[in-house]
Amino acid sequence: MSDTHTDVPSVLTAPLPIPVPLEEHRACPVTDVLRRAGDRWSVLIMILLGKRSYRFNELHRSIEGISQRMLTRTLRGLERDGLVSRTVHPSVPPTVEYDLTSLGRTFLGPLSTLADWAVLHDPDIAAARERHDAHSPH
Amino acid sequence: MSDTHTDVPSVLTAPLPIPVPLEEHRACPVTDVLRRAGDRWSVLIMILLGKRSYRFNELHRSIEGISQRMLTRTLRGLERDGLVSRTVHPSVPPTVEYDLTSLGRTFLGPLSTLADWAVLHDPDIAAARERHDAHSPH
DNA sequence: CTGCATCCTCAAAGATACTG
DNA sequence: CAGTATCTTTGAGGATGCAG
Repeated sequence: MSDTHTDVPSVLTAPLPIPVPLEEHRACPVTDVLRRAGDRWSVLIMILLGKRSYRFNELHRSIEGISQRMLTRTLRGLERDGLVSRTVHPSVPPTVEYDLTSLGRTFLGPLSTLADWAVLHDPDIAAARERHDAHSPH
Repeated sequence: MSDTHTDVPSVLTAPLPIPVPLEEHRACPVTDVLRRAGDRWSVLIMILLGKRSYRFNELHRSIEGISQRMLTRTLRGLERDGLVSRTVHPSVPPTVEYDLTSLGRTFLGPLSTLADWAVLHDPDIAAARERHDAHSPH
């Protein structure tokens, strides 16, 4: 009923210097996080690790279509950003356990908000695309 | 105080078929939205259009470093997804007005949630990166 | 003023094979 | 088991020129 005027105080509503300077959006924390979440595997991996911890090959088997290389690279990226922890158990053969860090777990909330929006409005987006593609000369 | 157990019912907490099938994440609405928001210009443009409507060259002047090509492409993408509207005023020379659609405005909420998280935890991420890069053999 | 067409560069992503 | 190394492909993004 009252969604004609959503007044959410946020960094997004803060005033911006116009023109927006290059450095303002070249190294923007928001874009930074969105680019990580926007890659092909990070979110899926974080969803799995949100349920329990996984070993490397266990993740590999759990995600159809991911290559070893991309799994490694994505895990390294998430680990570098402090979202995922990597624990080596010195056994023979070695086993490596991946988990969400506490920082990683705090990310699941905002991510859920966005994910729910995406699923809820997916039909709208699909419809808009069909309309647009129908009118475009292709 | 009570953030040790965040129980948010969401699509992210729903059970997943393991292994996650290819089609499940190849055309996933969530990834889809994240990839759009994760590109270099979409969010910035939506933030500007969230404040008021803009004409093409006005946007071009307002965002330092964006090329005409990328501005056009990004606007087309947002328009195709139904997030931004494009209105041509048949004057001489023609002026084109860009606005957020109502769908686009509903997106600002979830986006803000994520943006606020990003800004809040930016120091944590930066610290994690420094730690990681220091220990990595480069 | 508002674009589209063309050409170019570069990094992300994928395929495949090999290793401690 | 848990990766690394190498090669190839794809697409995002940028520079420039032309057009309605």
